[in-house]
Amino acid sequence: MSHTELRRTSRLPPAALANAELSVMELLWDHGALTARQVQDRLYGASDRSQHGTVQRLLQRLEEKDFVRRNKAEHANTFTPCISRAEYAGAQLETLAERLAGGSIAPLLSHLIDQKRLSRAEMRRLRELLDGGKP
Amino acid sequence: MSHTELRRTSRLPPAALANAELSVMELLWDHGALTARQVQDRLYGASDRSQHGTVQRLLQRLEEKDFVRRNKAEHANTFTPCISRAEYAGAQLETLAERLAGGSIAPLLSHLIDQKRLSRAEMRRLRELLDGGKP
DNA sequence: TGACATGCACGACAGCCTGTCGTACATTGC
DNA sequence: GCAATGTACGACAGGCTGTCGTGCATGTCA
Repeated sequence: MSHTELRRTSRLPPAALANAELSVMELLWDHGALTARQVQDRLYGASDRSQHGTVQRLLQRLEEKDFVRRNKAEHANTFTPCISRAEYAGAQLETLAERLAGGSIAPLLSHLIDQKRLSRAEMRRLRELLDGGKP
Repeated sequence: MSHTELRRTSRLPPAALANAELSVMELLWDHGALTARQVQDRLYGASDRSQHGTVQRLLQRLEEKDFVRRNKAEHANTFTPCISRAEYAGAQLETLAERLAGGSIAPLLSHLIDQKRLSRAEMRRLRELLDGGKP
C-alpha cells in the first residue's frame, strides 16, 4: 500500500538520445538526407579518417532504434530521419511531464514563470500558440 | 566553418537524475525530511533487509550531487531536498529546450498542440499560467 | 588488370554511470 | 557484553556510448 514503486525504465521509442546520436540527428534534421560520409565530414571534419566506422556505427544504432531510415542506393546509402525534430521534442516533453508532473505540462512551466525566466517575447509566443490551437 | 560541433555534456547541476535516484527524491519531496530507514521502508518495503546499504549509497550520491542535504542528528541523520520538485522540473525543461530548440520553450509545445495531444483543461491551465505571469 | 579509394557490417573495447550488495566500524540500549 | 541500528565506503555486474579496427564488396583510375 504505502510502498512506493521503484521506477523502472519504460523502453518505448522514442527514448532519449545520447549526445553524439543527437548531433547526428541534428544534421539530418537540417539537411533532410545525408550519406554517412557527409555526416562524418560535418561532425568530425573532412580530414579525420579514423571516424569512418564511428559514424557507420552511430547511424546503424539510430536505425535500430527507428530514428533514421536507410535508403539503399546504388553506391552510398543515404539516411533520413524517421521522426521530425518537433515530434522528438514533443515526445521528450511528454516524457518529462510524465516523470515529474503526472503527465501534465503546466507544472513544468509554472516555476519558470514565477522566476521570470521566460522573456516577454517567449510568453507572447506561447500565448499565441495556445490561442491558435483553439481559435 | 561548416563543421558542426560534437555535443559535449555540460555537467552543471542539476543534471538529470536516474530512476532510483528520482524515486528517492519523490519520497523526500512528498515528506519533506526522512531518515535513510524511512526511505528504505517506503522504497523496498520494510521486510527487505539487504537494501540497507543501497539506500545509504543512493542518498550519499544524491548528497554529492547537491540534491539533498544531510541533517546530522544525534542518532539517525535525516535528509531533505536541496531543490524543489518544481525547480527540478523547470530546470529539466530548460535543458530540454536548450538541447532541442535553441533555448526556447514554444517549439516543444507546438507539435503537441498541433497533434491535439493536450486536453482542453491542460490548455486552459497553461493559458491561466501565462496570464497570471503578466496580469 | 591491379592498386586504391570508398562504402558496408559488425566485433571488440574502455569508460562511465547505476543499482546492488557486503564489510568494517561507531553508537545506542537492554 | 551483545544485539540492533546507523554510517561510510569498497566492489561489482550490467547497460549504454563513443570509439576503433577488421573483413569484405564494389567502384574508379592508371
